[in-house]
This record gives sequence, C-alpha cells and structure tokens, in this order.
Amino acid sequence: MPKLGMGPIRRKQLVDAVVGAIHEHGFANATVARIARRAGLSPGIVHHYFSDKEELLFETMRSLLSELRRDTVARQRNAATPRERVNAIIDASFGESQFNEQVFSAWLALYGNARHSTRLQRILVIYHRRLRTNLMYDLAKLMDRGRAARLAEGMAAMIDGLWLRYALTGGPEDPEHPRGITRSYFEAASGGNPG
Amino acid sequence: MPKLGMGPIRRKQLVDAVVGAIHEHGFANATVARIARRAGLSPGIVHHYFSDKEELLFETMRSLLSELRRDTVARQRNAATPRERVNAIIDASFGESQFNEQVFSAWLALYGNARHSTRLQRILVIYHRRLRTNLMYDLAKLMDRGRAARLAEGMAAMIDGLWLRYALTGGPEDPEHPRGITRSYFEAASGGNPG
Amino acid sequence: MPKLGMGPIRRKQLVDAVVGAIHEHGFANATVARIARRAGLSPGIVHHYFSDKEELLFETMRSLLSELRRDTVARQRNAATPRERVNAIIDASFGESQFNEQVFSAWLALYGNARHSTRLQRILVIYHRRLRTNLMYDLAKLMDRGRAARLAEGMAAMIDGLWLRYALTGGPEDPEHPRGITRSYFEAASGGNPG
Amino acid sequence: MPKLGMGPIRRKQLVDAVVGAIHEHGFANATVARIARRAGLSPGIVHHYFSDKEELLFETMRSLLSELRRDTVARQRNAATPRERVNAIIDASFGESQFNEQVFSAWLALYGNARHSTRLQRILVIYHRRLRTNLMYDLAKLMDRGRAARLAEGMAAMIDGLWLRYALTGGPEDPEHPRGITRSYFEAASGGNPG
DNA sequence: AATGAATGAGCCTTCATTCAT
DNA sequence: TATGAATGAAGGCTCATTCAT
Repeated sequence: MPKLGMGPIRRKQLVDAVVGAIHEHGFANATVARIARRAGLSPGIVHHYFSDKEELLFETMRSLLSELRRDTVARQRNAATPRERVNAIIDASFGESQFNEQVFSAWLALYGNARHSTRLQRILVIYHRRLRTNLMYDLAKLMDRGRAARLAEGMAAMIDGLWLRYALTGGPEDPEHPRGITRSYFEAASGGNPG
Repeated sequence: MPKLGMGPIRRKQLVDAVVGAIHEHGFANATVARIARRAGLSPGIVHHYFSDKEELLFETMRSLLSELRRDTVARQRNAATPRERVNAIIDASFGESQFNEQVFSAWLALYGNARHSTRLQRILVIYHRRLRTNLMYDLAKLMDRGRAARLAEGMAAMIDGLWLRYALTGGPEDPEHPRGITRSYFEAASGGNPG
Repeated sequence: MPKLGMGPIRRKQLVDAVVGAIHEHGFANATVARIARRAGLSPGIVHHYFSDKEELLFETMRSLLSELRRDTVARQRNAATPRERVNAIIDASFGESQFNEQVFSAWLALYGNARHSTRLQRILVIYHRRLRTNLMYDLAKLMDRGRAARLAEGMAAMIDGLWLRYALTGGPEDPEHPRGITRSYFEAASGGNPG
Repeated sequence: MPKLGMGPIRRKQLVDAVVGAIHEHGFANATVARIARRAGLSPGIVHHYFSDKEELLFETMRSLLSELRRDTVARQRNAATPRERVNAIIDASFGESQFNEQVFSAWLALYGNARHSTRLQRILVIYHRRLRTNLMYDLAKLMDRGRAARLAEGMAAMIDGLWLRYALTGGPEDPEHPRGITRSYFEAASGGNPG
C-alpha cells in the first residue's frame, strides 16, 4: 500500500462516503466517525485531508455538482440543434449521476442545511444560475428573449420540482418519466417547430 | 385561579417558535432550549407538551401544512369553474402563509431532514399527494385523465421547484411572478379554452 | 436538596475543584471532566455555570487573588505604623490563604499559561501592580520616592521569588522563614529607624 | 555520501524550535507537529531523535540551563574578588542568554508544568540549588555562614522574582535595572565593605 | 535519515431529556 | 403548570505516536 500522495485518493473516498453516510443515517447522523468508517478510515484522518467537517460537506456538494456538469457537457456534445441541446440538459438532469437515491438524500440534505452555510449556499446558487443560463442560451435561439427567460425559469423549476419529489419519496423510477413531462412542457411552450 | 387549558396556547407558542428558531439559527442549531426561550418559556416545559423534540417538529410541519390547506380551501370557495379552482391552488401555493422567508427556512430544513424520520416523511408525502390530487380533480374536467395526470404532476413539480428556488435564495419577490409562470404553463397545456 | 439558586454554590465548588485538580493532575491534565468529578458534579454542568473552560480558570485565578487581597486588608487593619503595614503585606504574602501546596500548583500553572491568555495575563499584571503599589504607599512615608520605588520593586520580587521556589519544591515549611528573609531586607534597606 | 552525525544537529534544531514554538503558540499549543515544522522537519522525525515529547522538553530545559551556566562561568572567569564573582552571577542572571522574551516564555511555561514531570522538576531544582550554592560560595568569604545562607536565599529569590515579572509582562528593558536592584540589596546586606 | 499517512485516545463542548422543587 | 438544575451521551477536533515506504 502506497504511503505517499494519498491525498486525492482519500479525499475521493471520503467525499463518496459522505453521500453514503447521509443516505444511510440522515444528515444529522452523518458523523465524521461514521463517514470515516464508511471510507474504511479512522476518524482522525478526516481532518488530515479536510480542515473542517464543513469543508468535507462543501467538497461533497461540489463534486456532485461537477458530476452533473460533466454529464451535461458530454450529452450536449452530441447535440446538433438548440432543441437537441435543451433536451440534452433535460436528459442529464435526470441522468444516472444524479438520479439515484444516494445522491438524492445528500443533495436534499445539503439543501436543507444550506441557508446557514455561506459556502453551501453559494454552491446551490451556482447550480440554479447555471441551469437557467444553460437553458436560456439555446431557448433564446428559438424565441424572443422575454419568452425564453420565462420558459427557462419554468423548466428549471419543473426539473427541480420533479427531482425534489423523487428525492423525498426515494423512488427512482424510469428517468424517462420526468424527462417526458419536462419535454412536453418544452415542446408545448416552444411551439413544437423544429429548432 | 388555576391556569386551565394552557395546552393549546403553549403548543402554538412552541410551534411558532420552531419556525422562527430554524429561520434564525438553522435546523441544526434550533435546539430545544433556544426554541423554548424564543417562546418565552423554559427548556423543561417543552417535554411537558411534546413527548419528543421530533414530535414538536412534526407538529410544526403539520401546522404549516394545514395553514396551506386552509388557505387553499378559502381561495377555492370563491372559484366557480374548474379553471378558476386550479388557479386558486396556484395562488394559494404562493400565498402569504407559505411565501415568506421564515416558512421557507423551516419547510426546506424539514425537507432536508425528513428522509430519516418516518413521521416527517409522511407529512411531506401527504403534501405531495394532496397537491397532485387537488390539481387532478379539476384538470380531469378539462381533459382526459391521462393528460390530466401528467399535467398535474408537471404543475405540482413546477410549483415546488419555483418555491424551492425562492426558499434557497430567500427572495420573496412579487408572488405574481411565479404564479404567472405556472399559469402560463397551465394555459398552454390545457389548450387555453375556458374551463 | 434545593434546586434553585445553585449558581454561587456550584461556581464555588467548581473553582475549588480547579485548584485541587491542577494540584493532583497538573495543569495539562486538569480536564473539565476531572474538575467536575472532583466537585461531585457531571461534566455537562460546568458549561451551565461557566461559558468556557477558560472562564472557569479565569474565575479560579480571580478567586485566588481576592483571597490574598482579603487577607492583606485584614492584616493591615491591625497595623498602626507604615512599618507595621509593610510587615502586614509580607505576612499576608506568606499567609495561609496562599501558602499551601494546592494554591502553589494552581497559581504557578496559571502563570505558565498566562502569556497566551489575555484575561489570565491581566489578572497577573493586576497582582504585580497591586503588590508594588501597596508597598510603595507605605514605603514612601519612610524614605524618598526614588528609594521607595526601588525598594518596593525589590521586595515584591523577593516575595515572588521565594514563593516561586516553594511553589516548585512544594515545601511549605514554616512561613516565618521567608517572612524573616523579606523583613531583614526591608529593615536593612529602610535603615531600621522606626516608621 | 551518507549523512553522518545528523543527531546533534537535528537535536539542536528541535530544541531551539521548542523555545520558539512555546513563545509563539504557548505551551499548550506547542505541538510536536508545530515544533517540527518550525525546525524545518517532518513530525515523524521527532521521535527518531527523542523518545518522547517529554524528553524533548527536558532537553530543551537542560539546554537553557546550560547556557546560563556557560554564561555565568564565562563572566566569573574575569572576576578577581568574591564580590566581583557575586556580581558576575547577578550579571549573568540578567544576561542575554536568559533575558529575552523567547526564553522567558519557555522557561515560565516549563515552570508551570514541571510539578507533574519528575524530570522537569529535577532540572528546576538543580537550577535553584546551583544558584544558591554559587552565591553561598562567595558570600561565605564575606560573612559568617548563617548570614551568607540567608543572603544567598534572599538574592536568589530576588533574581527569580525580578525575572518572573519580566517573564510575565514580557518587557526586557535595560538589564541594568534589575541588576542594579539586586546589587543594591547585596551591598546593603554585605556591609558594602570591599570583598 | 526522513516523510507524512494513519491511528486512536481523549478533550471541550453541546444538547435532548429528566427531575426536584 | 413551570423552572432551571443536572445528567450523560455523543460529536467535532487535536495530537502524540507509530509505521510503511
């Protein structure tokens, strides 16, 4: 077992363990000790790699967010038209990286505790802004900016709302279901003419 | 003169204090002692009226939920057509009883901590089901059940998603804004013909 | 057992326990838990009466200091001449309230940790200033101010130095020994003429 | 080329780092890791050169003490008469090797934590004994043994007491000031006739 | 000789809950 | 009904020490 340069490895292990621990025990009971044990490490080591429990949570959230971003970017690479690009965003939002119970629990718990942590709140604000900006970028090619803005806001809300419901009830059914609902909205509101 | 019937009074004081305490200190720091102090009571008395801290949280959530219900019912009383009744639901969802920062904080925090409390989760499930059922009831009069179900789900998601964003960013702007977005969706999806 | 107004009682118990715990376990091992146990209390209660461990230490020191002050004042009350008043200070400095092993340990430990605690340092500075001021007050009646100031400084140093040695070696011999040394110095330096 | 004889070099680095770390962070916060970093070394290496943290502290103290000894011996080499030799002790006690803030902090902290470390306590006892013995050796040539013993004790106490005050208030003013006070005492008590 | 990863014990502090009054 | 004193169990974090490399 190597003894040097463990930093990135351990940090990833711990970040993953946070998600699992929150899912299994709930946010309030996701203690540093439990997170560490879940990562197969001792409690003490956590503060060797993260200054704080809060930093660990922050990095966890950042990691979740960047997985979503990666997924979105990957899907958009295969999209040719604005319409396809919008659909790529919808698909990514209910894609594998996000649409599983563990991530639901973690993301939601973080949500519920963000208002009193500047850093966590910032992450969430970034997510919200980015989702709407991404949508706007392509919607603006399909309609005038005023309508595009409203639609972006509505679609972003719908995505989050659907996701919120699954997060609560825990039911990862077929991701095509929420995708379908969102797409219908998109098509109805964008006139259905090809982008 | 013995103090009779303090129960309901104290219980309400405490439930209100929970909302305030969560808003001010965050869920994790809304301790029994702080809640009690905020209600002008001593820490010990809390367990006289509630068996648990969890029960107190549960009652708080129930209270929030029934305020929403009351508001919805009141607004629907003035509605004549199915279309008006749907709009009443939209209006209530962003009405005063829900659309203020304190309630945001509390509701969201409870959300984030519900997955590991059966009782809290049940409350939220009830809310979700009721919102969709309420919408379904009237939408089914405007379209076939299949389309109605999907629209109800989409609208419920949009309502929650808009609300979620305001809950996070804390900005209760004009409630007419989210109402407008939701209504546009409703009208586009329901054909716009008068119900 | 009364349940109201325990504050002063508990606070005194805890302050006394600090002195005992430092003496028995050393400063570094005088943990809150041990201090509490020594006071016959639970660990948790400490923070009901003191905001901090540091505050508890601070109050301990203050208490030690005020005992010395009380003792000094009491002895000076029986002193008629400046010379007698100076001797009262000497006597008090090696009096019962200070001259016992427990107090030595505590005082010295606090000394050793004062440089990095503003509050503790302030207490010690007060002690140093007060001792010299008290001496000055009477010495100035026996000689010119310049000589008095130097003598006050020398006597204060001698008192502390003797005390320091006993604090370290733990040997509370007859308090008349250090008193005698200090008095000799006083008499030699003040010319021995009656005050 | 193998690094031979790193032992003494590293040990000195670490001992010096202890003094600096105690001065900067206080005794309680002078952790092994911080001491090592200050010495430009890794935390692990400390236990290669010292069995214990306690041993490191012990060696630090011993080093401080032997610096004082070296200084005293050096100054006494230039002294012809007993009186001059006593003054050499006084001068050395407030000499550069001792009279600086870093050494103050360390020495005092060690004092405050010595009572529960046999080895540290032994060092301090050696210091105390040596100072008085050194003084006695020459004072006994100037007066009878009884007076000499008392004067040695008084002078030793005064030296420590003055030093203690500077250690606390941190103010290394002109070393001639405490030297002057001590010499005055010496001269007054020894009759002032040339030794 | 040297690193820094890793452990595990222990500390201060907080807190839900109980209880004497 | 109401208080606030008291408990005891964790929790986050620190740290001396060990160990693989």
